[in-house]
Amino acid sequence: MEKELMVLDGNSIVNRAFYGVKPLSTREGIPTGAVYGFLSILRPLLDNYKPDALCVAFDVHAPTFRHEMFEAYKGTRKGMPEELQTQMPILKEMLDALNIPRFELAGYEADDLLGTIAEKCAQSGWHCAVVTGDRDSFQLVSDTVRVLHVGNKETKPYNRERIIEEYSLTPEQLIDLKALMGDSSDNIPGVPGVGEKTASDLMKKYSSLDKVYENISEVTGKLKEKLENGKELAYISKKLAIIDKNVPIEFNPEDCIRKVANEPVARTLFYKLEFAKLLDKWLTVSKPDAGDNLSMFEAEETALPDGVVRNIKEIWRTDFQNNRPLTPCTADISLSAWLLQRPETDWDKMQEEMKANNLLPLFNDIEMPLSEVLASMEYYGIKVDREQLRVYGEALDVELAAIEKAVYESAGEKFNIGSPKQLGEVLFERLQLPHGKKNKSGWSTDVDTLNGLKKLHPVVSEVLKYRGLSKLKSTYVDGLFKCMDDTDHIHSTFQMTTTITGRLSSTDPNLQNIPIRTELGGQLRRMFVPSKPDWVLVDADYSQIELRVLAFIADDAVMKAAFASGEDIHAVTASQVFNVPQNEVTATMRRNAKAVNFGIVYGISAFSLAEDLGVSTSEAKSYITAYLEKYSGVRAYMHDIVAQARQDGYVTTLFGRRRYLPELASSNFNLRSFGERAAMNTPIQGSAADIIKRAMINVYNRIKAEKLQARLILQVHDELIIECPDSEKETVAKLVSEEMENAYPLNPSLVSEAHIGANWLEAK
DNA sequence: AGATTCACG
DNA sequence: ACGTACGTGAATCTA
Repeated sequence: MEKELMVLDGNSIVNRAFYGVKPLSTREGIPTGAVYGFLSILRPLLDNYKPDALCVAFDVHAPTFRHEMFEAYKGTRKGMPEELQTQMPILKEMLDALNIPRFELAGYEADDLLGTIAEKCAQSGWHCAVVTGDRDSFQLVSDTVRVLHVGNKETKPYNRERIIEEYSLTPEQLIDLKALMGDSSDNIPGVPGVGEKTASDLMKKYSSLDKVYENISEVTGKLKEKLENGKELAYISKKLAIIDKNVPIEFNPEDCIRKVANEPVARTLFYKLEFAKLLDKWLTVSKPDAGDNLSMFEAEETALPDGVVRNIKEIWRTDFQNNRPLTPCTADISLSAWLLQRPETDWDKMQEEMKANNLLPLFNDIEMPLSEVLASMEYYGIKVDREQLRVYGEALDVELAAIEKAVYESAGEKFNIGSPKQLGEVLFERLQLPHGKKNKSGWSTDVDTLNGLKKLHPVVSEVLKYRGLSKLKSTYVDGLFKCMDDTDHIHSTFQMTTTITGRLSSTDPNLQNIPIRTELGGQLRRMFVPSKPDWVLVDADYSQIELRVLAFIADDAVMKAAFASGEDIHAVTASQVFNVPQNEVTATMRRNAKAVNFGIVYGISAFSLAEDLGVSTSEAKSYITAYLEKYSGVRAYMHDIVAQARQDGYVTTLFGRRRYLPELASSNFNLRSFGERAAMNTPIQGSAADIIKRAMINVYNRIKAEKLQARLILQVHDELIIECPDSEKETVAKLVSEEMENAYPLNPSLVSEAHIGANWLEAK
């Protein structure tokens, strides 16, 4: 086996690191995020690829030979932000301490160093792995050189075959491709008017830049003109695009064979930067001596009892993973900062401020305990039936191919259906269909617009079908596959600090927007199954929680009575608004009343309600007026809450969560109106979020107290999903409904209903 | 990187 | 007279 040297494109990786991680700094305020991110990217690379040798190449800020050749080269590139610039010397110090050799040379770019290093490796009989975040280095790939491309989510290895698979071109051909298409980020001009698609087609057909021009007589029309005019630029571009493999440096891969770190120096630096968590992963001796200052560890996310901790949920999740007791912790600075809606600072300060703002109960009784609940939910994850999902995805593909064909036939030409721009051209120019709304880039082609055009041309329905199916395939089928682990589980991350109303959000993947509204989309929920045989899913959701919260905080007697009657709330509303007895409410009346109910919660306008219902603005206005006549408590609430918000500058939820509303003071009408709607909506949406969070904590604790095997695995705003052994299902269904209903003594009371099933769809 | 579109509550 | 409902996240195209 040949030995392999790993060389990092230092600037590219540090950039990824800087923009990829949250800004981090020591307690003294030295920014460290980029260095932290760099080490976090490098560690798994070393563990996964186990290179025999390692080094890093850096750009040096000086004009390169490319600038001399072409003035505009890299003209569009902005300099490094100061926050990053100050970290470069620290990063280099860190590399030196870790005994990782680094190379830099004025007048050459990192790419050229990478090329030269790769070349020298080849000459010495070594393999080389080039680690970079941009795709410029793909031309270096050969039988002995591979590129590890660091993306936002994963690092992908590219060998020759992979390049050919992705580009249908060899690594060498990528140079000519770039010569034709140019590269806006490097200001390589390319042939004006030739983009990626055309350049790629030309390369596939003629195989090289020279051949394109040799056979220029075969090319016709505008393209020929563009190529002829752009010939000189194409050849200049080629020279700019070629990576120099003969940079004058002394380099021998043997000199980069991995060495252990300079332990004392590195350790001091880790302490200085407060990288407590990384210490373990980089140095062999990690226990601090008795004389060490333990407080150095506090700023970072390490698990010390009650230190100032950031993102305790992550620590607890790893505690669950490692099957060890949870790290003691009673405070988390990221949560405090979020509740206070300002940047993280000294902890003690935030504690005091939370106290002053009456946020401590929210913090201590809801957010902190919830961190543990979410950590466990993330740890367990939810199981997906891989085989069923595959079959479903294949069916979508078959259908998509057929629809694609139908669209082309019906439209009379091939085009990219996924491109709103091209679709707009086909519909509104070639087919002369009437256009509706405009957006920033042209005429809108969204569902509402297309629905209006369905009757005018058969292609429209086909396009709508195509859109629907490709969404299911790419976002859900492909998206879920990407997130499945080797036991077919998906572990979403529940973000605690991203929303302004207090809701959770879910990422990587988002499990809070799995389709349900269409039949076909809803089938996806069949793929979500219990993790063990003889287990079931229990799904419980609140009935109309937001309207109930509204009735409560507005203290509206009529709406409370409506809920108390146990009747269908939308039907009751219809009877109120349209002034008919309940048994005379028609389906249309109910539908309209339902839309008004929703609209009220959002801070309604007659115009939008009209849009939604397809009635005139004046008709919509009459609904709203009638509604507010009947529900006079709601009317008073909407008025008072805006006045209060204007006075205080913020609104609060049931549990004192705040949203500041500077928009209310704006002189801009739109912004101010937005502020008013937010003032009306936030206490409703936010209080509902507070309530279900309490329910989650109580469900979690009761499951523990009753020693059940059941576990909470998902939350979708007004819905909780639990998995449990079949033998526990009745107990769990009762438990979860009870805890949801008792989470807060609301009037009208909270109602939750639980269902049991073999998958998510059945349990709904 | 920003815009567009669309999935959910 | 203004411009048009609250809160999210992901994939894709365009520049």
